[in-house]
Amino acid sequence: MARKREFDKEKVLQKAMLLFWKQGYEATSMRALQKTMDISSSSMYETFGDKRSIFLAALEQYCAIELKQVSDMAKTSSDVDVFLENLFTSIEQILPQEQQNFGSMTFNTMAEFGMRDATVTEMLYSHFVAIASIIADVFKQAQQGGSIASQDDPLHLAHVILSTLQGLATIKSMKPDYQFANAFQHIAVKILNA
Amino acid sequence: MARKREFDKEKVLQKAMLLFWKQGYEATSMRALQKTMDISSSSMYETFGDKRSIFLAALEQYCAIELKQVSDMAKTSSDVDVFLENLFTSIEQILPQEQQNFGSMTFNTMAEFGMRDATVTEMLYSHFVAIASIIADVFKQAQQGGSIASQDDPLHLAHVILSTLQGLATIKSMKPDYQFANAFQHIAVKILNA
DNA sequence: GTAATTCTGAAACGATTGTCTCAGAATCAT
DNA sequence: ATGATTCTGAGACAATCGTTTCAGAATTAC
Repeated sequence: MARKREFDKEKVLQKAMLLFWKQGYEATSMRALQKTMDISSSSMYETFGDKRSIFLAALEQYCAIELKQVSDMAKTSSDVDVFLENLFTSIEQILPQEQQNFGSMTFNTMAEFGMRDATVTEMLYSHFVAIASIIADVFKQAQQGGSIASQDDPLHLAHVILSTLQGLATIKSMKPDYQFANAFQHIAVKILNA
Repeated sequence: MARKREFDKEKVLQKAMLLFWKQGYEATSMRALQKTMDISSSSMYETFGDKRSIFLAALEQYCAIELKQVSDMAKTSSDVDVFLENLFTSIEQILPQEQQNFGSMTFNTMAEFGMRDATVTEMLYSHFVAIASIIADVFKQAQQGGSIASQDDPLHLAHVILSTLQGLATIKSMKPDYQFANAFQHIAVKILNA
Protein backbone atom coordinates (compact mmCIF):
# COMPACT_ATOMS: atom_id res chain seq x y z
CA MET A 1 0.00 0.00 0.00
CA ALA A 2 0.85 3.62 0.14
CA ARG A 3 2.93 5.92 2.16
CA LYS A 4 1.05 7.81 4.87
CA ARG A 5 0.73 11.53 5.04
CA GLU A 6 3.59 12.85 7.09
CA PHE A 7 2.05 16.11 8.21
CA ASP A 8 -0.97 16.82 10.36
CA LYS A 9 -3.52 18.42 8.09
CA GLU A 10 -5.09 20.45 10.87
CA LYS A 11 -1.81 21.76 12.21
CA VAL A 12 -0.59 22.74 8.76
CA LEU A 13 -3.88 24.45 8.10
CA GLN A 14 -3.59 26.32 11.36
CA LYS A 15 -0.26 27.74 10.26
CA ALA A 16 -1.91 28.94 7.08
CA MET A 17 -4.76 30.39 9.10
CA LEU A 18 -2.39 32.35 11.28
CA LEU A 19 -0.67 33.85 8.26
CA PHE A 20 -3.94 34.80 6.57
CA TRP A 21 -5.12 36.22 9.85
CA LYS A 22 -1.99 38.27 10.25
CA GLN A 23 -1.65 39.46 6.66
CA GLY A 24 -5.05 39.17 5.03
CA TYR A 25 -5.83 37.36 1.82
CA GLU A 26 -4.29 39.53 -0.88
CA ALA A 27 -1.09 40.28 0.98
CA THR A 28 -0.38 36.59 1.48
CA SER A 29 1.42 34.87 -1.39
CA MET A 30 1.42 31.17 -2.08
CA ARG A 31 5.18 31.08 -1.58
CA ALA A 32 4.89 32.69 1.85
CA LEU A 33 2.08 30.30 2.64
CA GLN A 34 4.14 27.32 1.61
CA LYS A 35 7.09 28.44 3.68
CA THR A 36 4.88 28.90 6.73
CA MET A 37 3.00 25.64 6.31
CA ASP A 38 6.36 23.95 5.82
CA ILE A 39 5.21 21.48 3.18
CA SER A 40 6.00 21.30 -0.49
CA SER A 41 3.90 23.28 -2.91
CA SER A 42 2.77 20.07 -4.52
CA SER A 43 1.45 18.71 -1.23
CA MET A 44 -0.18 22.04 -0.57
CA TYR A 45 -2.14 22.06 -3.81
CA GLU A 46 -2.96 18.38 -3.62
CA THR A 47 -4.22 18.48 -0.07
CA PHE A 48 -5.99 21.82 0.06
CA GLY A 49 -6.48 23.02 -3.51
CA ASP A 50 -5.88 26.54 -4.72
CA LYS A 51 -5.34 29.73 -2.76
CA ARG A 52 -9.00 30.52 -2.28
CA SER A 53 -9.71 26.99 -1.07
CA ILE A 54 -6.91 27.18 1.46
CA PHE A 55 -8.25 30.49 2.65
CA LEU A 56 -11.78 29.15 2.98
CA ALA A 57 -10.52 26.17 4.97
CA ALA A 58 -8.43 28.46 7.16
CA LEU A 59 -11.35 30.79 7.74
CA GLU A 60 -13.55 27.85 8.62
CA GLN A 61 -11.00 26.66 11.15
CA TYR A 62 -10.80 30.11 12.67
CA CYS A 63 -14.57 30.30 12.96
CA ALA A 64 -14.74 26.90 14.60
CA ILE A 65 -12.11 27.87 17.16
CA GLU A 66 -13.79 31.18 17.94
CA LEU A 67 -17.21 29.58 18.15
CA LYS A 68 -16.00 26.94 20.55
CA GLN A 69 -14.26 29.56 22.65
CA VAL A 70 -17.37 31.70 23.04
CA SER A 71 -19.50 28.64 23.56
CA ASP A 72 -17.22 27.41 26.32
CA MET A 73 -17.24 30.81 27.95
CA ALA A 74 -21.01 30.86 27.89
CA LYS A 75 -21.12 27.49 29.63
CA THR A 76 -18.49 28.09 32.28
CA SER A 77 -19.02 31.73 33.18
CA SER A 78 -20.69 32.00 36.55
CA ASP A 79 -22.61 35.16 35.72
CA VAL A 80 -22.98 37.81 33.03
CA ASP A 81 -20.27 40.06 34.37
CA VAL A 82 -17.75 37.26 34.30
CA PHE A 83 -18.93 36.31 30.84
CA LEU A 84 -18.43 39.85 29.59
CA GLU A 85 -15.05 39.98 31.27
CA ASN A 86 -14.08 36.78 29.48
CA LEU A 87 -15.39 38.08 26.18
CA PHE A 88 -13.30 41.22 26.38
CA THR A 89 -10.26 39.35 27.54
CA SER A 90 -10.59 36.82 24.74
CA ILE A 91 -9.82 39.34 22.03
CA GLU A 92 -6.36 39.64 23.49
CA GLN A 93 -5.53 36.06 22.73
CA ILE A 94 -7.68 33.76 20.70
CA LEU A 95 -4.75 31.45 20.23
CA PRO A 96 -2.63 31.13 23.34
CA GLN A 97 0.71 30.75 21.61
CA GLU A 98 0.51 34.06 19.81
CA GLN A 99 1.30 37.18 21.74
CA GLN A 100 0.64 39.75 19.05
CA ASN A 101 -2.86 40.77 18.18
CA PHE A 102 -4.30 40.80 14.70
CA GLY A 103 -7.86 41.70 15.56
CA SER A 104 -10.61 39.34 14.56
CA MET A 105 -9.99 37.33 11.41
CA THR A 106 -13.68 37.38 10.59
CA PHE A 107 -13.89 41.13 10.92
CA ASN A 108 -10.68 41.65 8.99
CA THR A 109 -12.07 39.48 6.24
CA MET A 110 -15.36 41.38 6.18
CA ALA A 111 -13.40 44.57 5.68
CA GLU A 112 -11.16 43.09 3.01
CA PHE A 113 -13.79 41.17 1.03
CA GLY A 114 -16.94 43.18 1.41
CA MET A 115 -19.38 41.50 -0.92
CA ARG A 116 -16.84 40.29 -3.46
CA ASP A 117 -17.17 36.60 -2.64
CA ALA A 118 -20.60 35.18 -1.89
CA THR A 119 -19.18 32.09 -0.17
CA VAL A 120 -17.04 34.19 2.13
CA THR A 121 -19.93 36.52 2.89
CA GLU A 122 -22.18 33.62 3.77
CA MET A 123 -19.55 32.06 6.03
CA LEU A 124 -18.83 35.30 7.82
CA TYR A 125 -22.40 36.31 8.35
CA SER A 126 -23.67 32.95 9.54
CA HIS A 127 -20.72 32.79 11.91
CA PHE A 128 -21.48 36.26 13.20
CA VAL A 129 -25.10 35.28 13.74
CA ALA A 130 -24.08 32.08 15.50
CA ILE A 131 -21.79 33.89 17.93
CA ALA A 132 -24.40 36.56 18.56
CA SER A 133 -26.93 33.86 19.26
CA ILE A 134 -24.75 32.30 21.93
CA ILE A 135 -24.23 35.65 23.57
CA ALA A 136 -27.94 36.37 23.34
CA ASP A 137 -28.74 33.18 25.19
CA VAL A 138 -26.56 34.23 28.09
CA PHE A 139 -28.24 37.63 28.15
CA LYS A 140 -31.67 36.09 27.98
CA GLN A 141 -31.03 33.87 30.97
CA ALA A 142 -29.59 36.81 32.85
CA GLN A 143 -32.69 38.81 32.08
CA GLN A 144 -34.90 36.04 33.36
CA GLY A 145 -32.74 35.60 36.43
CA GLY A 146 -32.87 39.32 37.04
CA SER A 147 -29.13 39.87 36.95
CA ILE A 148 -29.37 42.44 34.18
CA ALA A 149 -31.90 45.21 34.07
CA SER A 150 -32.22 45.87 30.35
CA GLN A 151 -35.52 44.86 28.81
CA ASP A 152 -34.24 45.09 25.25
CA ASP A 153 -34.31 42.09 22.98
CA PRO A 154 -31.28 40.05 24.08
CA LEU A 155 -30.45 39.34 20.45
CA HIS A 156 -30.24 43.06 19.76
CA LEU A 157 -28.02 43.53 22.78
CA ALA A 158 -25.82 40.68 21.64
CA HIS A 159 -25.38 42.06 18.14
CA VAL A 160 -24.42 45.49 19.38
CA ILE A 161 -22.01 44.22 21.97
CA LEU A 162 -20.43 41.74 19.58
CA SER A 163 -19.95 44.46 17.01
CA THR A 164 -18.46 46.76 19.61
CA LEU A 165 -16.13 44.00 20.65
CA GLN A 166 -14.98 43.47 17.08
CA GLY A 167 -14.50 47.19 16.63
CA LEU A 168 -12.31 47.29 19.70
CA ALA A 169 -10.34 44.31 18.46
CA THR A 170 -9.71 46.07 15.17
CA ILE A 171 -8.46 49.21 16.89
CA LYS A 172 -6.24 47.18 19.20
CA SER A 173 -4.76 45.32 16.28
CA MET A 174 -3.42 48.67 15.13
CA LYS A 175 -2.84 50.21 18.56
CA PRO A 176 -2.19 47.45 21.11
CA ASP A 177 -1.91 49.89 23.98
CA TYR A 178 -5.16 51.67 23.08
CA GLN A 179 -5.93 53.58 26.23
CA PHE A 180 -9.72 53.43 26.06
CA ALA A 181 -10.05 49.65 25.97
CA ASN A 182 -11.21 49.50 29.58
CA ALA A 183 -14.02 51.93 28.92
CA PHE A 184 -15.56 49.49 26.47
CA GLN A 185 -16.18 46.80 29.00
CA HIS A 186 -17.42 49.26 31.55
CA ILE A 187 -19.94 50.69 29.10
CA ALA A 188 -20.93 47.23 27.92
CA VAL A 189 -22.07 46.48 31.44
CA LYS A 190 -24.11 49.66 31.41
CA ILE A 191 -25.76 48.67 28.15
CA LEU A 192 -27.03 45.54 29.79
CA ASN A 193 -28.60 47.53 32.54
CA ALA A 194 -30.01 50.50 30.66
CA MET B 1 6.09 79.04 -20.50
CA ALA B 2 4.69 75.62 -19.96
CA ARG B 3 1.55 73.76 -20.62
CA LYS B 4 -0.90 73.65 -17.70
CA ARG B 5 -2.06 70.55 -15.98
CA GLU B 6 -5.19 69.34 -17.69
CA PHE B 7 -6.70 67.37 -14.87
CA ASP B 8 -7.96 68.41 -11.47
CA LYS B 9 -5.59 66.89 -8.96
CA GLU B 10 -8.21 66.63 -6.24
CA LYS B 11 -10.81 65.03 -8.48
CA VAL B 12 -8.37 62.51 -9.85
CA LEU B 13 -7.25 61.71 -6.34
CA GLN B 14 -10.85 61.21 -5.30
CA LYS B 15 -11.30 58.58 -7.98
CA ALA B 16 -8.25 56.80 -6.63
CA MET B 17 -9.61 57.13 -3.12
CA LEU B 18 -12.90 55.53 -4.12
CA LEU B 19 -11.14 52.58 -5.69
CA PHE B 20 -8.88 52.03 -2.69
CA TRP B 21 -11.90 52.36 -0.46
CA LYS B 22 -13.82 49.82 -2.45
CA GLN B 23 -11.03 47.31 -2.99
CA GLY B 24 -8.42 47.92 -0.32
CA TYR B 25 -4.74 48.50 -0.90
CA GLU B 26 -3.41 45.14 -1.99
CA ALA B 27 -6.31 44.27 -4.26
CA THR B 28 -5.88 47.50 -6.20
CA SER B 29 -3.33 47.40 -9.02
CA MET B 30 -1.62 50.39 -10.54
CA ARG B 31 -3.22 49.60 -13.89
CA ALA B 32 -6.70 49.57 -12.38
CA LEU B 33 -5.85 52.76 -10.58
CA GLN B 34 -4.68 54.41 -13.76
CA LYS B 35 -7.80 53.38 -15.62
CA THR B 36 -10.02 54.76 -12.87
CA MET B 37 -8.10 58.00 -12.48
CA ASP B 38 -8.16 58.34 -16.24
CA ILE B 39 -4.72 59.84 -16.61
CA SER B 40 -1.57 58.38 -18.07
CA SER B 41 0.68 56.31 -15.87
CA SER B 42 3.45 58.83 -16.38
CA SER B 43 1.27 61.65 -15.08
CA MET B 44 0.21 59.46 -12.22
CA TYR B 45 3.72 58.78 -11.04
CA GLU B 46 4.87 62.32 -11.64
CA THR B 47 1.98 63.94 -9.80
CA PHE B 48 1.45 61.56 -6.91
CA GLY B 49 4.47 59.27 -6.70
CA ASP B 50 4.37 55.54 -6.15
CA LYS B 51 1.49 53.34 -5.06
CA ARG B 52 1.94 53.88 -1.36
CA SER B 53 2.11 57.64 -1.82
CA ILE B 54 -1.10 57.63 -3.82
CA PHE B 55 -2.73 55.57 -1.14
CA LEU B 56 -1.55 57.88 1.63
CA ALA B 57 -2.88 60.89 -0.27
CA ALA B 58 -6.18 59.12 -0.90
CA LEU B 59 -6.48 58.12 2.74
CA GLU B 60 -5.75 61.68 3.79
CA GLN B 61 -8.47 62.96 1.52
CA TYR B 62 -10.91 60.45 2.92
CA CYS B 63 -10.07 61.46 6.46
CA ALA B 64 -10.53 65.13 5.63
CA ILE B 65 -13.96 64.49 4.12
CA GLU B 66 -15.07 62.35 7.04
CA LEU B 67 -13.74 64.82 9.58
CA LYS B 68 -15.55 67.70 7.94
CA GLN B 69 -18.73 65.69 7.75
CA VAL B 70 -18.74 64.84 11.43
CA SER B 71 -17.67 68.35 12.31
CA ASP B 72 -20.55 69.82 10.31
CA MET B 73 -22.99 67.45 11.91
CA ALA B 74 -21.78 68.46 15.33
CA LYS B 75 -22.36 72.11 14.50
CA THR B 76 -25.74 71.82 12.84
CA SER B 77 -27.46 69.12 14.87
CA SER B 78 -30.06 70.64 17.13
CA ASP B 79 -29.61 68.10 19.91
CA VAL B 80 -27.81 64.86 20.74
CA ASP B 81 -30.52 62.61 19.38
CA VAL B 82 -30.42 64.33 16.03
CA PHE B 83 -26.65 64.19 16.07
CA LEU B 84 -26.69 60.46 16.73
CA GLU B 85 -29.29 60.00 14.04
CA ASN B 86 -27.07 61.87 11.61
CA LEU B 87 -24.03 59.85 12.66
CA PHE B 88 -25.78 56.57 12.00
CA THR B 89 -27.23 57.78 8.75
CA SER B 90 -23.87 59.03 7.56
CA ILE B 91 -22.36 55.58 7.33
CA GLU B 92 -24.85 54.86 4.57
CA GLN B 93 -23.37 57.48 2.30
CA ILE B 94 -20.22 59.37 3.02
CA LEU B 95 -20.02 60.40 -0.60
CA PRO B 96 -23.41 61.25 -2.06
CA GLN B 97 -22.77 59.96 -5.56
CA GLU B 98 -22.03 56.42 -4.48
CA GLN B 99 -24.93 54.16 -3.66
CA GLN B 100 -23.04 51.07 -2.60
CA ASN B 101 -21.45 50.85 0.78
CA PHE B 102 -17.86 49.94 1.45
CA GLY B 103 -17.80 50.48 5.18
CA SER B 104 -15.36 52.98 6.58
CA MET B 105 -12.12 53.38 4.68
CA THR B 106 -10.24 54.10 7.88
CA PHE B 107 -11.57 50.97 9.56
CA ASN B 108 -10.96 48.88 6.48
CA THR B 109 -7.41 50.15 6.40
CA MET B 110 -6.90 49.39 10.08
CA ALA B 111 -7.99 45.83 9.41
CA GLU B 112 -5.82 45.46 6.33
CA PHE B 113 -2.66 47.16 7.60
CA GLY B 114 -2.61 46.43 11.30
CA MET B 115 0.75 47.74 12.42
CA ARG B 116 2.62 47.10 9.19
CA ASP B 117 3.05 50.75 8.25
CA ALA B 118 3.84 53.27 10.97
CA THR B 119 2.74 56.22 8.83
CA VAL B 120 -0.63 54.64 8.12
CA THR B 121 -1.09 53.71 11.77
CA GLU B 122 -0.35 57.24 12.86
CA MET B 123 -2.76 58.72 10.31
CA LEU B 124 -5.55 56.35 11.23
CA TYR B 125 -5.22 56.69 14.95
CA SER B 126 -4.93 60.45 15.05
CA HIS B 127 -7.94 60.64 12.77
CA PHE B 128 -9.87 58.30 15.02
CA VAL B 129 -8.97 60.40 18.03
CA ALA B 130 -9.95 63.60 16.23
CA ILE B 131 -13.37 62.27 15.31
CA ALA B 132 -13.91 60.90 18.79
CA SER B 133 -12.97 64.27 20.20
CA ILE B 134 -15.64 66.04 18.15
CA ILE B 135 -18.25 63.55 19.25
CA ALA B 136 -17.09 63.88 22.84
CA ASP B 137 -17.61 67.64 22.71
CA VAL B 138 -21.21 67.18 21.68
CA PHE B 139 -21.71 64.69 24.48
CA LYS B 140 -20.06 66.98 26.99
CA GLN B 141 -22.32 69.86 26.14
CA ALA B 142 -25.32 67.57 26.29
CA GLN B 143 -24.24 66.42 29.71
CA GLN B 144 -23.91 69.97 30.93
CA GLY B 145 -27.24 70.88 29.38
CA GLY B 146 -28.83 67.90 31.03
CA SER B 147 -30.06 66.29 27.83
CA ILE B 148 -28.21 63.06 28.49
CA ALA B 149 -28.13 61.32 31.82
CA SER B 150 -24.86 59.42 31.65
CA GLN B 151 -22.15 60.68 33.96
CA ASP B 152 -19.40 58.77 32.21
CA ASP B 153 -16.44 60.56 30.70
CA PRO B 154 -17.78 61.91 27.39
CA LEU B 155 -14.56 60.91 25.68
CA HIS B 156 -15.07 57.32 26.77
CA LEU B 157 -18.62 57.41 25.51
CA ALA B 158 -17.45 58.86 22.23
CA HIS B 159 -14.82 56.19 21.69
CA VAL B 160 -17.22 53.37 22.36
CA ILE B 161 -19.95 54.78 20.17
CA LEU B 162 -17.56 55.59 17.35
CA SER B 163 -16.15 52.09 17.47
CA THR B 164 -19.64 50.62 17.48
CA LEU B 165 -20.51 52.77 14.52
CA GLN B 166 -17.49 51.55 12.60
CA GLY B 167 -18.30 47.99 13.49
CA LEU B 168 -21.78 48.41 12.12
CA ALA B 169 -20.42 50.01 8.96
CA THR B 170 -18.15 47.03 8.43
CA ILE B 171 -21.00 44.57 8.81
CA LYS B 172 -23.20 46.58 6.48
CA SER B 173 -20.47 46.68 3.86
CA MET B 174 -20.81 42.93 3.71
CA LYS B 175 -24.53 42.68 4.43
CA PRO B 176 -26.25 45.89 3.29
CA ASP B 177 -29.65 44.73 4.51
CA TYR B 178 -28.35 43.78 7.95
CA GLN B 179 -31.50 43.52 9.97
CA PHE B 180 -30.12 44.68 13.31
CA ALA B 181 -28.86 48.05 12.16
CA ASN B 182 -31.72 49.88 13.84
CA ALA B 183 -30.96 48.31 17.18
CA PHE B 184 -27.55 49.97 17.18
CA GLN B 185 -28.88 53.48 17.21
CA HIS B 186 -31.50 52.61 19.76
CA ILE B 187 -28.93 51.18 22.10
CA ALA B 188 -26.54 54.05 21.47
CA VAL B 189 -29.16 56.39 22.88
CA LYS B 190 -29.42 54.16 25.92
CA ILE B 191 -25.68 54.26 26.44
CA LEU B 192 -25.86 58.02 26.73
CA ASN B 193 -28.45 57.75 29.43
CA ALA B 194 -27.18 54.82 31.45
C1' DG C 1 12.10 -8.33 -2.43
C1' DT C 2 8.01 -5.77 -5.35
C1' DA C 3 4.39 -2.63 -6.21
C1' DA C 4 1.83 1.24 -4.67
C1' DT C 5 1.52 5.54 -2.96
C1' DT C 6 3.00 10.19 -1.24
C1' DC C 7 6.43 12.87 -0.12
C1' DT C 8 10.04 16.57 -1.73
C1' DG C 9 12.32 20.16 -4.34
C1' DA C 10 13.14 22.51 -8.19
C1' DA C 11 11.86 24.17 -12.36
C1' DA C 12 8.81 26.14 -15.40
C1' DC C 13 4.25 28.23 -17.21
C1' DG C 14 1.97 32.57 -18.67
C1' DA C 15 0.01 36.37 -16.40
C1' DT C 16 0.36 40.23 -13.61
C1' DT C 17 2.81 43.11 -10.40
C1' DG C 18 5.02 48.08 -9.54
C1' DT C 19 7.78 51.13 -11.92
C1' DC C 20 10.32 53.60 -15.55
C1' DT C 21 11.49 55.36 -20.09
C1' DC C 22 10.84 57.91 -24.08
C1' DA C 23 9.23 59.75 -28.49
C1' DG C 24 5.85 62.63 -29.96
C1' DA C 25 1.69 65.37 -29.57
C1' DA C 26 -0.33 69.26 -27.19
C1' DT C 27 -0.37 73.54 -24.97
C1' DC C 28 1.47 77.59 -23.16
C1' DA C 29 4.18 82.61 -22.99
C1' DT C 30 6.76 85.34 -25.66
C1' DA D 1 6.99 80.90 -35.08
C1' DT D 2 10.00 79.65 -31.01
C1' DG D 3 11.23 77.49 -27.06
C1' DA D 4 9.54 75.59 -22.75
C1' DT D 5 6.86 72.58 -20.50
C1' DT D 6 3.54 68.70 -19.70
C1' DC D 7 0.63 65.82 -21.51
C1' DT D 8 -0.19 60.92 -23.65
C1' DG D 9 0.31 56.11 -24.83
C1' DA D 10 2.81 52.37 -25.62
C1' DG D 11 6.25 49.54 -24.42
C1' DA D 12 9.65 47.63 -21.58
C1' DC D 13 11.95 46.27 -17.06
C1' DA D 14 12.76 42.75 -13.52
C1' DA D 15 10.16 40.71 -10.01
C1' DT D 16 6.52 38.27 -8.34
C1' DC D 17 2.03 36.20 -8.86
C1' DG D 18 -0.85 31.55 -8.73
C1' DT D 19 -0.39 27.20 -10.55
C1' DT D 20 1.41 22.89 -12.70
C1' DT D 21 4.63 19.43 -13.76
C1' DC D 22 7.82 15.85 -12.92
C1' DA D 23 11.75 12.99 -11.56
C1' DG D 24 13.29 10.89 -7.71
C1' DA D 25 13.46 9.84 -2.79
C1' DA D 26 10.79 7.88 0.97
C1' DT D 27 7.59 5.02 3.09
C1' DT D 28 4.17 1.54 3.27
C1' DA D 29 1.72 -3.39 2.63
C1' DC D 30 2.23 -7.51 0.73
